[in-house]
Amino acid sequence: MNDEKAVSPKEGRVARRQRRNRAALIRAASDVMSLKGIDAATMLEIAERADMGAGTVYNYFRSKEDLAVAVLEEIMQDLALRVETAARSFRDPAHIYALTLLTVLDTAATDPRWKQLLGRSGIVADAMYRRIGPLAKDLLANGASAGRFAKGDPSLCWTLTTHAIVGICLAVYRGETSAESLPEAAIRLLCLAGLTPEEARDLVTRPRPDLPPMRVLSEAHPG
Amino acid sequence: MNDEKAVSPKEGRVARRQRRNRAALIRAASDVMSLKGIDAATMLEIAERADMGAGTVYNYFRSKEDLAVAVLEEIMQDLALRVETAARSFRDPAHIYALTLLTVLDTAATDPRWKQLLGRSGIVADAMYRRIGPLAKDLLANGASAGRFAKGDPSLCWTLTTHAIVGICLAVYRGETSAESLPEAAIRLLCLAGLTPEEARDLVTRPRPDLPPMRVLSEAHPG
DNA sequence: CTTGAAAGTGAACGATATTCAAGGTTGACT
DNA sequence: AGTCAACCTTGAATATCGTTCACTTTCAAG
Repeated sequence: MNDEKAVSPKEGRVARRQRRNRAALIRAASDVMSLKGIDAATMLEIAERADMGAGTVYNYFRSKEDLAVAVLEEIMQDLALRVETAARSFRDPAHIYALTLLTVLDTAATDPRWKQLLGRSGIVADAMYRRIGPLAKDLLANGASAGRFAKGDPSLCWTLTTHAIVGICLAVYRGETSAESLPEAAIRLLCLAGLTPEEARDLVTRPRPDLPPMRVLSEAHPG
Repeated sequence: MNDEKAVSPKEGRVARRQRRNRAALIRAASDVMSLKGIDAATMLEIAERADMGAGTVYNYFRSKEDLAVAVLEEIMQDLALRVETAARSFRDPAHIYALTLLTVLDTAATDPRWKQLLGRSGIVADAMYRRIGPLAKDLLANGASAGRFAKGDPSLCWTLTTHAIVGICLAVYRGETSAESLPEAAIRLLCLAGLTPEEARDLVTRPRPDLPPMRVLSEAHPG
């Protein structure tokens, strides 16, 4: 069963089409869902925008919920990658963690896709937990060893943090809170991680490096 | 337009029936929704359990979502009242706030109704924000004046906190986190409010007074 | 007792996530 | 090249609710 020659230097046409279809679906879903909201988006519209039959979607995702999760995970993954890249030159885990919080908060309040997506706050927080979690938990653990953060369960801390982030972003989009207060939110979340308010404020007010551009998912002008 | 005699010492039979109907609906919805989850609960089942026609529900609530909100607000209101009562003898706002956090966390992890309800984490956090918020924000503001908490926007702090609470409770119900870690969650949320970890740990480990019994909403054995 | 307005009813409607039977496509194997 | 089983794609059909509405019942004021 071990072919010497061509195990899969070229994956077959099918595999390639599947990869393209899956990507097209996620992009289509991202477009429609961030325009109308996850619930209001219909599978038919998504399928048509991805140029495939309605039933085909179910070869790629078990349900509409699954598709939404995939969209969110894509967004979060991209964000995690960009933050990691931007922070590559920093040494202090707490500093990088602060940068991560600020970036997520800013992006959420800026990227128009988030507005509608946040309607399903549970899914958003989950995706954030899973895709940004590895980076965040790592920083929390290292920061704790370095005496910067309080000791304690990084998973617990990150669970609290993701949901809190989603909550404050929701409040901003609803106009219950101004975007000006996002830095204060970051400070409080750093305190939650075990920093003193002074340390937290210091980290939050430092200049921030530019983020690499986001991997474009949604087409600017369809058609 | 001022009737001397009987403005409404006895509200009419209609008004009384409406009050009963509304309560019956909320109880029925609470039962069904906390058994099957908000989404899986059907309006028909709720209406039947409240012993009324399907259409009648819409005389009381504009939509299923509205009904769910009413259920959650009822639960949160009761919780706020019970905490407020139990804490009546305490003086330190930070102490009462700690008690509030612990109580909400414990209740959420104990009361079986929460399990399914948490599926709609956004609505739960909203209801908690609105019904427990007045108490919590008051404590935060007083505690800040007393030098116990950090200065800052209590609304912001409470928004972060409600969503974080919901998040950690979800994690507990999913088995991603043990209920043992709820006190640590409380400590971290107190740090978020501006306490030092030492102060927070002290408050969390103090003995807690008994809560008054919860106002029974769901009938133990229907039929 | 009459009566008009408000409350109650449940069958019918519309929307839509999901399924499925039928018909293509692919590529390994002769 | 030809065959074929496995897998993909399709879009019409299905099942399931949330919500509406034309109609009936109830109530209390006159």
